[in-house]
Amino acid sequence: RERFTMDEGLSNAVRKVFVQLYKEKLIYKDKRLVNWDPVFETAISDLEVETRDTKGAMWSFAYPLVDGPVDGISEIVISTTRPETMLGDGAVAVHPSDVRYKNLIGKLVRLPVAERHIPIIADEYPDPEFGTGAVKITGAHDFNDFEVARRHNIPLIVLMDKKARMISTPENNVPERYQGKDRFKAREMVLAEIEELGFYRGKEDKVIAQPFGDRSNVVIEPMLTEQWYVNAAEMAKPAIAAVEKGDTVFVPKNWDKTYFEWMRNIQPWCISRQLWWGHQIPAWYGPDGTIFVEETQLAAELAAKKHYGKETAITRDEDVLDTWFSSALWPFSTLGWPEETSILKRHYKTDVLVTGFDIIFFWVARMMMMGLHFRQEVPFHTVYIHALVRDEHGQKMSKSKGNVIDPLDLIDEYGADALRFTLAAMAAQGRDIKLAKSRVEGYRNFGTKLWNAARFAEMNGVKRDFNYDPVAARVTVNRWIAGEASRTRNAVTKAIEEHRYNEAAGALYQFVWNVYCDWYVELIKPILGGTDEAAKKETQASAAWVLDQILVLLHPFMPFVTEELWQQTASREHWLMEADWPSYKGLGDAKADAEIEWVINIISEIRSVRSEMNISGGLKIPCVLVGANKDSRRVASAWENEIIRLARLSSISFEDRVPKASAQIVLGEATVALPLEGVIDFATETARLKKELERIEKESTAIAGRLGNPGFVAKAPEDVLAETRERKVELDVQRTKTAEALKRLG
RNA sequence: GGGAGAUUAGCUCAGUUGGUAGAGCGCUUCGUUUACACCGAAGAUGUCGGGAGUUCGAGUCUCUCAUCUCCCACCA
Repeated sequence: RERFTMDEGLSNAVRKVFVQLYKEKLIYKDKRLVNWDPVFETAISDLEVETRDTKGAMWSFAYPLVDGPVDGISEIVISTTRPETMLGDGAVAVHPSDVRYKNLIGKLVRLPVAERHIPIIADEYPDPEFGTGAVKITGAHDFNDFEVARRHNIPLIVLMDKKARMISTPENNVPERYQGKDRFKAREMVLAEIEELGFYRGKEDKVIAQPFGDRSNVVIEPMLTEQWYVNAAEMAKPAIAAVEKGDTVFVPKNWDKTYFEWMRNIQPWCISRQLWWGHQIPAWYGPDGTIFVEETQLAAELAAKKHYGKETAITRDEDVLDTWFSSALWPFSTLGWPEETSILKRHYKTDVLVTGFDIIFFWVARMMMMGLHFRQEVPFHTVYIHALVRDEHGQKMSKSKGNVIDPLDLIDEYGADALRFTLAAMAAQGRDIKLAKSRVEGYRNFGTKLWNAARFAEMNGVKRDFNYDPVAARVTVNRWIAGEASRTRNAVTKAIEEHRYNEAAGALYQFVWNVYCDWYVELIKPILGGTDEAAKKETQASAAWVLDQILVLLHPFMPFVTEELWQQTASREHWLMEADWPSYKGLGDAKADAEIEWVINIISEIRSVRSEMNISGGLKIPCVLVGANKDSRRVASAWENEIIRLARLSSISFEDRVPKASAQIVLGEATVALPLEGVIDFATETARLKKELERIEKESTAIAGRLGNPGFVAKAPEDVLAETRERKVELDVQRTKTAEALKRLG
C-alpha cells in the first residue's frame, strides 16, 4: 500500500483531527514568541531549530540613570551578545537579593540611541554571579526576556519585520536610519553609535550557542507572532503512561529514557507554518476576527451565519500545518480513518515501528499522542530503534549536510543483497555503524558462495523432491545436517523475535558457509559419486531440502539471490517471498551428531598436523588408529572414504601399537598415528607434542585450582561444577596419552 | 547544565541471566581435490581504556578516573 499525506483521504483526517482538537481546546491560537526563520519567513517548531556553537562576543553598555546618581551610582552596565536588540529593551532586571542594585530597583534608566526611559526591575532570572548581574530585557526578541517581561507587564517592543530587517515605529522609537537594515548591519550601527555616545564599556570574545534553522541554515530570530499551538503537555500524558505501562516498548530499552525525558518537558507545539505547501488550516475569520474552525468552508459559513445572525463573508487562514502534524496521524489516517474500515480494524494497532532515534521526537512521540487520543490505543507495540549508518568521520548523515553516502553506489559495486545483509549483520542493538567497505565485500562473497553451492547441487543431480522427509532419512550425514538446519532455524527465529538481526545474520552465515559448504557438501561428495544408489538418491534429496531451508531462512536478508535460486532450482507453486517460515518436528539426532563430530574432529586434527609438519598436500599418507574402541572403529570404517579424501590419506588401518616414526594425535580414547618414516622431522614433532602437552597442562592446572577452591565447590551451580569435573577427567586422559606419545618418540 | 552511549586482535565490529574471549577483513604458510581464488587448508595476534570493589569466579555487576561521541537545554 502506498499513501501520500496530501491524498484526499489523509487530508480529510487532518481536517477532522484539527477541528476536534480545537473544540476540545487542545489546539489554540496564541500570541507569543516563536522561532522565526527569516529566510523562509515562517514559524518553525523547537525541533527544527539546531543550536550550534559559534564565535561571538559579549559587549557591555552603560545605561545612565535618568534622575541622577543613587548612592554614587550613575549608570547601570549590562552585557549582551546581540547589541541590536538593545533598541527593543523594555527594562533592566536585577536579582532582588543583589545588594549592589538594591536601591536602584524602580528607578528609570535612559536607553541610548532609542532614547527611551525604561525601569530597573527585580526578578529571580538574573544570576548575580554572571557579568554585572544586570540583564537587559528585550521581551519581543528573546525567550527568557519574554517570560520576565510577561511577569512584570513590561511592553514587548518589536524591532524587526518578517525578513528580520529593522523597523522604526513610534512604539520602539528606533531612529529612522535603522529602517530596513539587516539585523547584523544594525548591530554594527548600534556598536558604533554607543561608542560614540560614550556608553561603550568593553567587549569579551566568547563562544555562544546560536539557534539555526535546520533547513535554511540562518540564525533564527525569536519573533512575536500569532500562531496555532497544540497543547502537547496535555496530550503527552497518556503517551507517557502507555510507555510506562509497557503498552509500547522501545528496543533497545534505553531509548524510552530519551522519550520520557522529552515528553515530560514538552513545550507547546507550534503547528502553523507560513508556507505555500501543506495542509491549509481549516480556520476562517469573520470581519471582527471571530474564529470559525470547521472541516469545510460550508460548515464555517453556517457557523458564521449562526454567530452573526446573518450571512457574513469569512476568509480562510492562509497558514498551513507543520508537516509532522499529518504524519502524526499516519498509523490510522492511511487506513481509511475516520471510517471504521476493515483494514483499520485489522491493522491498528500495528506491530513494530522501525526507525532511527532522531525520529523519536518528530514522529514517534506525535504518533503516540495522536493515536492514543483518537484510537484510545497505542499505534504500535514495539518501536525498534535501529543503528544509524554514519559517514567516514562518524558524523550523522543528513540531506542538508550533504555528507550522505549513496547506498546506490554500494549496490552498484556489491549488489543490493550484499548491502542489505551487511546492514543486518552489523545492526547490533544500541550501536551506530561506521560502514566499512570490506564488510560489504565479505558479504558479497557470501552471496557468491551460496550461488556456487547451488551450482554444485545442480551439477550433482540434486533436485528438490517434495516427498522427501528429513525425519525419515537413513544416511547419517543427512540426519545430522537436518538437525543442524533445525537448530539454525531456531536460532534465527529467536534472534529475529528479539530484534537481534546481527545474530540472525550471523547464524545463517555460519550455517551456510561453515556447516553446509565446508562440511556437508564435502562429506556427501563420495556418496554422490558412489555406487550406493539408495544413499545417493536420499542424499540428493536431502541436499536439495537443506538448500531450500537456507533459501527460506535467508530470504529476509538476501531477497534477490534467494528468490532467483528458488525459481531456478525447482518448479514452485509460489514465490519464495510468499513461502511460510519453516517449522520442524522430530529433527536432531544425537547419535548422528556425535558420529559426524568424530569424523570432523579426526579430519581437522590430521589436517592440522599435516600442516604443522609441512607435509605437502600432494602426499597421501597412511593413518593408523591405535586403541580405538568398537564405536570409533565402526565410525572410522563407515566414513573411510570421506576421511581419506578430506585428510588426504592413502589408507586407514587399525593396529595395537603405534608404528615407529609416527606423528601422533590423541583423539578421545584412541591415538591417531601417522607413520611418516623418512618424512617426519622428530624435532618438529617433539616440539609440537610438547606444545600440546603444555596447553593441556595449563588448562588442567587452572581447572584443578578451581576444583581445589572450597568456595567454588561449595557455591558454584551444579551444572558448572559437573562440567568442570568432566573437563578435568578429559584433560587427564589427554595429558596421559600425549605424555605417552612424547615418550614413544624418545 | 541535564541525559544517553562508547573504549575488546593491526582495521571494522560481535560477545543476551557473571563460568574464564569470538567473527569478517588484513597478515603468515601451504594448496588447483566433484561448486566456488569473490576459493580451500593450517596458523599467529588480546594485561577486554586505567584503578578499586562485590564474588569461589568479572569483558559482563558497583564505584572512580581518563579519553571520545551523540541528544536535549534560555546564562544575558
